[in-house]
Order: sequence, then C-alpha cells, then structure tokens
Amino acid sequence: MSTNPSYNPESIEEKWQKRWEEKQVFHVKESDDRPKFYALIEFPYPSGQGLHVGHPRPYTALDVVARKRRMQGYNVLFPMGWDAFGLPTENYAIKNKIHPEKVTKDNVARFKAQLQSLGFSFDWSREINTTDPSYYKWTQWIFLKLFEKGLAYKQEIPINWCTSCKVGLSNEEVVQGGCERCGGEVVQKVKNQWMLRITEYAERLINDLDEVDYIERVKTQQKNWIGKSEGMEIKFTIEGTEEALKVFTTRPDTLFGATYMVISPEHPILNKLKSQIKNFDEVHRYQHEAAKKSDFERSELVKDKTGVQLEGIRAINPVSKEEMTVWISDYVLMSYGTGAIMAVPGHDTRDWEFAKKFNLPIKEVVKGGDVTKEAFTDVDQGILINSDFINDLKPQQGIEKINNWLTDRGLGEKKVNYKLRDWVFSRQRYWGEPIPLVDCEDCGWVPIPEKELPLELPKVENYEPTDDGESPLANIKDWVKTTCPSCGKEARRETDTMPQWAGSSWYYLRYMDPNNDEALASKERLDYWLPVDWYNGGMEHTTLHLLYSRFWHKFLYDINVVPTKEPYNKRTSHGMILGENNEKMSKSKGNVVNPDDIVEEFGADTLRVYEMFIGDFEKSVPWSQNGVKGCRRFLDRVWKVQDMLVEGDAFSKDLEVKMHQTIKKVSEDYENLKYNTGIAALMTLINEFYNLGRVTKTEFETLLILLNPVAPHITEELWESLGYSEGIVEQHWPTWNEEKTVAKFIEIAVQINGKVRGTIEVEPDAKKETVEKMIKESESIKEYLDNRQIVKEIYVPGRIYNIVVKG
RNA sequence: GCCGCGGUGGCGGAAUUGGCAGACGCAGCAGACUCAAAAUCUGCCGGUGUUAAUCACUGUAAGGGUUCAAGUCCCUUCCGCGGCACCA
Repeated sequence: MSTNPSYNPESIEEKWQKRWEEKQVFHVKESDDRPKFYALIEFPYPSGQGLHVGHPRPYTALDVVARKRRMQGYNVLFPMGWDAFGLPTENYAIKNKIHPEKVTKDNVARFKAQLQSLGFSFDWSREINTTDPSYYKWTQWIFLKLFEKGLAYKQEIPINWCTSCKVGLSNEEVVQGGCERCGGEVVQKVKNQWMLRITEYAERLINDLDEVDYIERVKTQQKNWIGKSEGMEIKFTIEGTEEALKVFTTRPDTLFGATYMVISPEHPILNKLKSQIKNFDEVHRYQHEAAKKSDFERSELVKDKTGVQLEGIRAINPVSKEEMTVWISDYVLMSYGTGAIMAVPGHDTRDWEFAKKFNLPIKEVVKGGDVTKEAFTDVDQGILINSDFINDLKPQQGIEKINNWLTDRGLGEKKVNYKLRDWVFSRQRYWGEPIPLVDCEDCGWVPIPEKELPLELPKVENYEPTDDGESPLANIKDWVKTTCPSCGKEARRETDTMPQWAGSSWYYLRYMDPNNDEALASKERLDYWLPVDWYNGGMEHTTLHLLYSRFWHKFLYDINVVPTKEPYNKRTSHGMILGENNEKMSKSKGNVVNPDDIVEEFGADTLRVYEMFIGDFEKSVPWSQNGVKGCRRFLDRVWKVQDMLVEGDAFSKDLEVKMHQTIKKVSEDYENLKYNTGIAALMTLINEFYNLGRVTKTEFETLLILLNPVAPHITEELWESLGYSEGIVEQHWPTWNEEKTVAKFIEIAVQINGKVRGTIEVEPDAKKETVEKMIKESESIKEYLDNRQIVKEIYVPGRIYNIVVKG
C-alpha cells in the first residue's frame, strides 16, 4: 500500500518554476573559473498564434544539454529572446488597428508565459527583444559600420517584388517563384535598394566551414547555395568594332566547339552596338518582352527557347578564328557570370536546344556521344577532337593547355564565379529597424552620428504600405525632413527599413551582455563566451539566417569587434513535428496541437519526455496523443519507485552492471542527439526496478539525476522528498566505470553455417578454446556437427561463434 | 536535371557501425483485480507451416554481388523527403 501521494504535476511544476526563478538558479554568473558553455536555440518570432508543439522540441533538447552541463560543472549560458520585427505583426496590426508595438508586447507576454510553463532553464534576466530601441541601436550601429567599410551600397536593381506584401524580397525569400511568407506572386521591379556585399565573403563562408562542427547537410546546403565554380573568363572580339564580349565558362576545353554566342537581353553592350544592329527594333521588342517576365516565368519556359539574332554583328572565336553569330535570349541571365555565353551546342543541352530551334551549326569536339541526336554533356568521359592543338587530349588536360594558351595571349584569365548574390537589405515597411542614413543633395548618403543612435521608429497612426512601393515612413514628412549631419543643409532620411534578418544576425552576441550601453557587448564578455558552443535551429534557416549571421560575424571580426572568425562552433537541426494525420501542422488543416493543452492534461514533464522520446530528433515525425499517454505512464512509474525503496547507499549486486550501463548510455545519448534511446534506457532501468521490486536510495537518486534534464520538475520533487534541502540541480552528474558496464556472464550465439543454432553463457573475455570446448560438449549443438567436417571456426569474443561445416 | 537524406512489424522507432533484426514506447490480444468500467499489474504480439509450446522455413523497397557472417559494404533498379535549378 502506497504511503505517498500520487503524482500530481500541476502543483509541483508551478512550485519548482517559482523556486528556480526566486533563487535565480539559472542566472549566469560572470567571471567564473568554471569552463563556459554557451547553448543557443533560435529565438522565436512571437506570432499571434502562440507556441505550438513544434517549438519545445529544440528548446527541450538544448535544455537537456544545458542542465546536464551545469551538473557537470560548467558555467552555462542558455538565453532566450524575441525576434519580433516582421511582416505578420505589421499585417495583423493593420488589419486589427492595433499598433505593432502593442501587438508585439502582447504576443511576447503570451509566448513567455507558455515557455515558462514548460520549465526551461533559460536565464530570463538576459531576455532580449529585437524591436527594443536599446537593442536595435546596435543593429543600426553594425549597419553604419558596414556602410563605412563600403559593404552597404545603394543600387538600382530589378528586385523581387511581392505584389501581395508590397515589399521587396531577397532571393533567399523567393520560393518557387512565390513569396516565402505569403505565397503571393513575385514580379521583377526596378528599385533603388540598399544592398550588402555578402558576395565579398563568399570564399570565406565556404572555406571556414572546415573549421566548424556543423551537421553535414547544413554544410552542403550552404556550399550549394554559395555555388562556387571555377573556370575561365574569355574575351571574344566583335568584328569591325573596338568592343569585346567576355564570357565565363567552366569548360574552356570545348572552345573549339563554340559556334555562336548568346547574350542576356539586359546586356549593356546592346546599347553600345545599337548603330550596328540592323534589326534593333526587333531586338528591342525582345528586350521589352523579357523585362516583363519574372525570373520564375523565364525559367518556366525551359523547353521552348526564344531569341533574336543581332544582325550585322559577328564575333570571332579566339582559337578557331571562325566567325560566330551573336544572339540575345532570356536563357542567359545577366545576374550570373558576365551575362554572355559562348554556345557549345554539341556539349551543352541548352545550347543544343537553341541551336536546333534556330538551325545553328553543331560541332562535335568531344568524342563519346552522338551530337546529331542530343548534346553529349558527359565530356569528362570523352576525348577531344576537331580541336587543333588540343586534339586527342583528355578534357582535363585540354583545359590546362587552352587556359595557358589564352592567358599567354591576354585572351582569357582564370576566374571564380558564385551563385550567391548580394543581399537586398531594404524593405518598404514600417515594422523594422530604420536605416540610419540621410540623403543630402551635396554630400550624398551620410550616416547619422553614432551618438544619435538609436534612430527610433517614429510613433505614427498610419503604417500601411503604399501602392507605389514607397515605405510607410515616407509619408511622415517631419520625420523624413532633417538636416545633413555633414554640411547642415536640409536633407531627407532614408525611409526604407531593414529586413527581419537584421536583428537575428547578431543577437547571440547581445545575450552575453544585454544591458551594455557602450558597446554591443563588452570585450571581456565576448572573449569569455564566444563562440557559441552549440546552436540548434531549423533547416529552413540554413541559407538565410545562418549564412547572414556568419557573414555579419566575419565582418565584425574584420573590424576587431569579435575575437572569433565564426560565431557558432556546432550547429544541429531538428525535424518538424507533424499533425497526427502526418501533415504539416497548420490552422487551416485543423491539426495544430497547443502545448498548453498537453501541459494541462499531462504536465510539462510529460510533454518534455514525449518530445524527446517521439523519434529521431533530426527527422520529422507525426504527433501521437497515445504516445504522450505512454510517457505519462512512465513518469507515474518513476513516481511510484518511492514505494520500493530499501536500505542501502550503493548499487546493489543485481543492478550494479545495469546502473553503470545506463549512466553511460544516457550520458552519451544526450550528447549525440539521441534523446529517444537515452529515454528508452531509462525506461528499461525502471522496468528492472519493477522486476526486482526493491531499489536502493543510491540507485533511485542516480535515476533521478539522469532523468532530471528531461523531466526537471518531478525529479526535483522526488529529490526533495528524499530529504534533501539542496536542489537536484546542484548535484553532480554521475560517472560510470567502464569495467563495471560489462556483465560477469554473457550470452553468445552459436552459429552453424551462419545460422543460429543455440546460445551459451560464458565470461566476456573467455578464451576461444574454452568456448569451443563448451560448444562441442553441448547436446543441442552436437547434432548439427555429427558426421560433418568442420571447415572453419570464427570466434568474435562477446558476440558470436560461427562454425562452418561441410557435408 | 543536379546535390543531400532516407525506405526495417499495424504505428513511432532500436540495432555497440559487418556479428542473435525488431530494444523502448504506442496500438492490439489474453489474463488478474473489479458488481462493472477506468486505472494498475502479468503474459503474448513480423510472416508462413490449420491451434498452442517446441521446431522449421522465411523476413530490413526490388534484383544481383562480396563475406564464415549483410538492415549495415559494392553494383543495378524503383519509391519517398529536403534543397537548388536555363548558374554557362
């Protein structure tokens, strides 16, 4: 009969959350001689919907690590904040006529209450908010530094324009030709935009991946996104003019096969050659048509190539000296390479299609396919032909030879190209950081003085976007009108704001020193805490936030603000939690699970255990209400171990091996994203406890500490009921003894010709002869050996004994 | 098309990296307790061989291979997911 009250999470969870906060157990102490550990999860965007069940998955995972590290003697920083600028808030504010500031405040309060009910060990004294002027002061400061170093510049460019949000988007924010956020139509619109020169960092962003511990798929995705390719820039002269066309190619070895050229409709050379192009009207019409299409529409028309020949224009192939016609076509993009290509229809599918359509010559220069039927693109498998001085070479040798040939004559040079483009940094929106620059007729763009930072968002009634694509701030005349900090003349403020990615590009630095007025963080703190030891976040941020923040960090490193080249030492990523119907959780599908409901019915500890046990941390997995029940059952069983306690302050003989095995398994699994099997090991241990029916205090305490990172409340409560006044969070993580993880006797399988025919019990380090003797004396195995000839015997100690027989 | 990841019971998933496939949990079935239900506890739970224990065979998307031994390594094919995509 139980003498203890039954497990009631509702009361104990609140009790412990209060006590932790009162005693500030998770508040970080600076200047500490313990080793530091900085665990970071992506701070959420406080949307109106509140937390859903996907949020706690990564939070719990790193909370587990943070709690374990504290018990292992580390000084742990595990902070939380709000990435609160952004369109949904602004849209909601417009729709409901509530100021975005108020919307943000309410949403943050809701999010915070929800997070606190889950018992995460965040240091709430370091909470930050990107919309707080004392925070965005430093976002603006970093921007000014970028401007100062020439990494921010304004440019007339065709940008991706979301017709629904009425806002310019970066390439990263365009998904399948639509707006990443609203799915609305995206068109090309020429606008004067602030740009950040992330391309200047392309090489380092690739190379320094070698120095960090990111999961491999994050690295490859970043590399692909940056898209480095090495090749040759080759000059083609245009007959009868001083002009030349430069092209970028990764296959200079096929230069002899280049039979015509294609340039992008936006190519600037078109204007220079205007007088020589006989059909300029037709060319101009094509340019106009192309301009109307978005990038997406252009690529939709993959199958049917269009184009116009530039009549009267001839280019010269620099090696074969043959004349080549020149065309414009929208399959050549101005934004990659030089905006012009040499067409090698024999060995490039797109060029082949174009050549077929317009009846252009197709020349085979690599043997191996049939260029009359299709382009032979697997060039590295072939041999060069019809190529004069590089004939009979392998393509890779051909590249080297022709590169030297071109370089010697000044006709080409080695060149590296990236797919990565500069970051479009302007947004025509209200709810973002104002760009702290002033436009002066005489002085151009002038930064506002540092001491005037933060440049605060003006408080206004109307922050609706304008139809002409101007920022809502442009309507606030007395804010826009200012004086030039440089010459004192009347000038205009920049009215665009920064994208949401600005504030999140450096937030991990602010946590180190959130109230510093003098700097984004003090040098001492930056030196102590950098780099972030473990950063977990969504895969969807790999080419956006993660790349942007690495870029900013490298810039800050270059100007001696931060001491490390990279911000994050380790990056992991969690899978999504899907609805019970295996679909992505969404309001419209009605399959959203609210963590509040789970906490209310089962308790926060159950939710935490479930989210860690649910499956492979890195994969998406459907929610299962029954699975939650099972985890609550587990905690009920943990609770009732109280009734089985017996005297003894050590591991009992029966459990010693199991205890050491479990400590090892759990300790390692928590480190390796294998939370599910770690918890499974604890469940197995509980099952052992029940099988034995008696548990020593030490055994129980060990279980509680191992379980504490996942289920902090119940373990605190049970710890206290054991009679301790000091919290379980103050305890040391248990260690295991490797020798004691090995059982005295183990079972090994005996195979005959690879089939298991029995098992025998032996000591783990039993000699082969001993085992062999036991097997040959065993009645059940004997029959398989009678009258047969033993060909071979393989013994794997501790595992298996395989006998190969004939006959 | 290219790059990356994956395919194991009714379900989520394990498998010390080549060594007894299916740990742990869910669901299901049977039993105990109960007037009854819930909760709890105990047992069973990949398939086939008509039932059970035993046993035998078979089984990790499909086909082939390497090996004493393959979910794991190699080749071919199919399917699913994620990213990129007229990138020269």
